[in-house]
Amino acid sequence: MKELPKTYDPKQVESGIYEMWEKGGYFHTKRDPEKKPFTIVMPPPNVTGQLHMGHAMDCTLQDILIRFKRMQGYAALWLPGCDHAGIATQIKVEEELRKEGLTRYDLGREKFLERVWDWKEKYGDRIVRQQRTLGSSCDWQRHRFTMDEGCSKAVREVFVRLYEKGLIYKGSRIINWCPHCATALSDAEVEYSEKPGKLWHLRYPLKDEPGRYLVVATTRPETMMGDTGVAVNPNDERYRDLVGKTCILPIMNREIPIVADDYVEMDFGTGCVKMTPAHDPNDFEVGQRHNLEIIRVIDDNGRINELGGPYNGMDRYECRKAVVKDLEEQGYLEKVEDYTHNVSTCYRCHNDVEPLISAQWFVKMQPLAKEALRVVNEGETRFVPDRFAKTYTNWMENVHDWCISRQLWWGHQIPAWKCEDCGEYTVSRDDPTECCHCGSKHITREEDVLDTWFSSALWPFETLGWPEKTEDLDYFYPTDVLVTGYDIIFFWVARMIFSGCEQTAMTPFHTVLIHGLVRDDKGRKMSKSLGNGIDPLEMVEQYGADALRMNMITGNSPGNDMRFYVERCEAMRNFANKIWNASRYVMMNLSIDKNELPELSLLEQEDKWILSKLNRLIGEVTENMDKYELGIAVQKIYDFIWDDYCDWYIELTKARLYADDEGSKTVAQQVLVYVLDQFLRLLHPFMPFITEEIWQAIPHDGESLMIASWPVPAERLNFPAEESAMESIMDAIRAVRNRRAEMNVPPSKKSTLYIVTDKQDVFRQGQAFILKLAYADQLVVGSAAPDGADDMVSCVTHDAKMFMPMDQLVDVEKELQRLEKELTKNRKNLEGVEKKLSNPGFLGKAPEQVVAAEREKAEKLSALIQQLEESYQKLKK
RNA sequence: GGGAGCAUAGCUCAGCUGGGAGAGCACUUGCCUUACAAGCAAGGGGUCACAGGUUCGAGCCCUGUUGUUCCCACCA
Repeated sequence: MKELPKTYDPKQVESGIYEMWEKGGYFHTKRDPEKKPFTIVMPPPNVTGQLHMGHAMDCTLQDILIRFKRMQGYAALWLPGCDHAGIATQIKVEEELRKEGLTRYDLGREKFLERVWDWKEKYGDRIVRQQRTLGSSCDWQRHRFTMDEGCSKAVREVFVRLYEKGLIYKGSRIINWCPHCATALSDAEVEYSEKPGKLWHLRYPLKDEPGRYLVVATTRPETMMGDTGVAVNPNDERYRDLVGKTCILPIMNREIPIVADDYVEMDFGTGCVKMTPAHDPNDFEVGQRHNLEIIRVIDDNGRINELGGPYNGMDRYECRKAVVKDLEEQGYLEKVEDYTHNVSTCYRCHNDVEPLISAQWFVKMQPLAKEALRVVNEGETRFVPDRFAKTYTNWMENVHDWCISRQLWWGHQIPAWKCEDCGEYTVSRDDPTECCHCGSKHITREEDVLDTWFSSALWPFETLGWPEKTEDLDYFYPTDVLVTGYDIIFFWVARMIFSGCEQTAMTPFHTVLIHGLVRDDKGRKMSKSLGNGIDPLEMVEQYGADALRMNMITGNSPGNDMRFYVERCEAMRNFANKIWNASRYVMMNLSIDKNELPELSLLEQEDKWILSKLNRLIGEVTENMDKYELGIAVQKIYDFIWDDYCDWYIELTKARLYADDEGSKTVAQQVLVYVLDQFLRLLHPFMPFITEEIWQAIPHDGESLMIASWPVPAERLNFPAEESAMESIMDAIRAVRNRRAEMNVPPSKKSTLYIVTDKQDVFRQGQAFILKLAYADQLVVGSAAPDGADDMVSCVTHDAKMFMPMDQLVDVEKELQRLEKELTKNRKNLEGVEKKLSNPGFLGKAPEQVVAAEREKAEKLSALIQQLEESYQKLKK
């Protein structure tokens, strides 16, 4: 017998177990025509990133599903990968360069990209190593990177297809520009935050009426040099006579028209709005309607350009001060109000976004959104929990065209060549040498790269070989479940769905499992700036990967945020330890070398009880796993192991294992091992390491628990009668313990226990453990109260009444009150149920099963009431 | 402005189709009982936010109110 330590040490076993799995080749998923495929593609973490709690959550959920399906006999593929993460990575490398006193322009594009690839090589493996420590059972052989050859090919194919369909175009639009990152951003990449600001009221003099002026209100005076009009509401009496006239833009002394447009709210500010079409999306639209000139005064770095007159070269914030000062000095500033407004910021660097007009590439969303909405509305793709479908459709219905060009170097360069002669673009699958419109050889490729999400959007199929018709694609696609946080539904999930629909004519996954964010113990987002992040690896180091995984799913439900409590890791480590010790007990007492159940006729009552409970557990766990209710599933396993198996069954077997009856002893051992084996299987997806470690140590068939079969309930192991009989005994034992505690009887003090019941057989069978667990030294089971019952302490359960001779008498009043309360409650219940059962409407409408259930309920209730009544009457005497 | 979530024990949260108010942690008491003190046994503690409604019966369903968090839109 192997000597096992008293406490479980995850560090001792985890890495060895992972190595064993890897050597066994269990991570690699082969296409098997005999098996059904089950596929999950991993949301690719950023290549520069480190594992954080969000990843730990992602990983845990996916690994649980994959391990579950693998054990169920599916060809379960979990395909891992990394994202090149355009801006994020480029910024990191640029930061590194800055330390050397260089910028990316000093190196030039080619050299710079070499540096980024070096970076990728250096840090790309880090997150993979971290995922391994969590126990992720990914198919590492299929690991992909969003800029590897295959993905690049897929990106190019999609770009060309969309371009040829007219769904990609280049146009001058107001876009979100980050002056710090010096690139355009998509709408989804902009964050808004309330910031205190000012509302400046400026006087714009009228051209033809000297001395008269309009007052416009603005939060951004520094854009005034780009003003090309003033707008008022057409219904505004105050300004009706001014529409069509001209006013003078102060400082610039430019004449600008006054126009009427519904966009202007009469109640806000002064009712006059300055129009800056080059620097505000709404102004741009108004400008389009009224043919206003577009004058761009802020450049790509957030500085005022030469069209900004005296402010040329100033930073935009510096310019604001200068403009306000000048206006004030020249008498154009009417007043300044405090004003809190939403400021748009870059989701990467959090600097203020500058809306400006710029030529960018866009994807036309309307035609794509239609199918993407249909598949969700018709349930081809289902969100879990389903409320996120609403979030999704709401966004998709109002989606704007997607700005896909980024002024970066790191990413997929846009495959479009501009002709210097005719100005048209050539877009093709192979690099062109001449313009496809005029044949000119003077063509140059677009500098810009694609939004990082453009390649992520193709992830579910590009990773399986698309656009080639590969066998993998044929077998594993469409994938099954996508697991991710709700924070990237728009960024990613939505784009994968419309891309999948458009390119492969099917939705890329049938289920989207959404989880919440992991917050700190005060409910704040974990972030670097707050310094409140908890490193998952530290938790693994301290409590083990199994404990961390358990922490991610217990006590929280799909889609809801969770707070991270170190204490819960501790509790889960304790649970691991509990299992460890339970198996130690089993192994220490083991004299069999095979895991097989004995003849059912040899089973004793408690054996049947635990097997029957296990049977039900298997059904319930499987059912909840199928519904993605992992938290509920694992809670049931936890309760079964700790409460039923450890606290009761193991205790009950002690009497047999230490007694001389070899037959009964062997049966107990067999059942102990069998149940242990079965719940290790159920628990394996959640706690893969410890379950494998123990499983290897008990008699087993097969190489690894990882590829062992998932349990299924066995009809022959249902013992409802024995189960309920056992519950009666447990009830009785609890009641006795309870009463003894109430009376402060020490465990050392034992006594004769009289049980009065009509289920005498049950209690006679359970004698041994009633004696032990109820601290009795003698047991008398009968149908009538014992002599001298009046002087004994009694307690009542559903099936029995017990008497214990004790020094003190029970508090009869209290007991009667309790019984009375119980009786009225149950009587009321019964009344209700009976009324329902006598209602013809209910009988006519309700399905048969429901009616049957109600009948059963009524029977149970009346039986219970009868028992209570008897106890009550007896006690009253 | 539009939408969604949450409100249950001291703390963090489960509670799936309406009938028992629960878990972990914390707390109290007693136990080193031959797997486990990271444990065992027992215990205290809740008007299930508030107000109505449906029902024999509501934490759960409906309506409204309050508080709170988040997402979307972005009126200068």
